[in-house]
Amino acid sequence: MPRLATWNVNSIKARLASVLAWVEDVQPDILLLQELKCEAAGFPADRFEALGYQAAVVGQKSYNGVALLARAPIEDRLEQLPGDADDRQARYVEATIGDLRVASLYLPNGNPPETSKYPYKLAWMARLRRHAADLLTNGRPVVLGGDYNVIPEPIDVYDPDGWRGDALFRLETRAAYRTVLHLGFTEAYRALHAHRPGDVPAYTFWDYQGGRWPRDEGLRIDHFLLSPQAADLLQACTIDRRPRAWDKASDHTPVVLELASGV
DNA sequence: ATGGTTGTTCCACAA
Repeated sequence: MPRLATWNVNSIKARLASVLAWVEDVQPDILLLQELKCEAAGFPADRFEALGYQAAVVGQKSYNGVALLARAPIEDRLEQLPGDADDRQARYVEATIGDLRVASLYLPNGNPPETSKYPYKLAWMARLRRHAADLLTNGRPVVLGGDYNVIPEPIDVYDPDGWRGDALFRLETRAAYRTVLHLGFTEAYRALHAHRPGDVPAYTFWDYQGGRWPRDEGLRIDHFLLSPQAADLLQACTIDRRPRAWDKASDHTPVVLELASGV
């Protein structure tokens, strides 16, 4: 049963010891990383090779950076999101691993929304929707995981009113996200954890500022989107909160996805 | 209204 995980590590160099320890503990078959904050040549591939993982890395100095790590061969790599050849930001890597087509994505934050950063975010989401539609025709189960920088619904944020104007929670952002779901993609965590009043919130990110982690005031912005064929394999999706409490933690914590077969 | 945190890089910017 393949186990996948996604984690925005906020600098792989600052987080290497934590990530390696977590990988040894959880043993994912496929690991999606975001915010490497290094160029591909600087990615510590040898440390993951020692644990049995191949790597596909799309890097950039200081900002962004995404990777796919897998125990099985990583084939037919796509190293940027189609739709804008001038976009040099390292936010997307996709490949075939076993029977799955898998992408690790780092969707633009978009703040402040009155700047060009927000139109860039919306344009990136439109490109993602178009490409996701293409992926549905390729015959394999598709898994699109990563840091979406989208709070899907009010229950996914500790203070919905306070976040109403934020680029992660604006109505246009959530509408653009839903257009991807409407193609037929299933968001794994939400599918398995229908929210009822009184349920404990399930966040994947807590800001470093303002004591958000100790108060459990977070956001759920790291997601796995599954094509219909992949959703048919869905067994479990969990948020591992433990690494957020570690010393020198990333502000995000990993999401783990279990599929019934495939790799 | 302010200050609050982390990482990378350069004397800010992005999150």
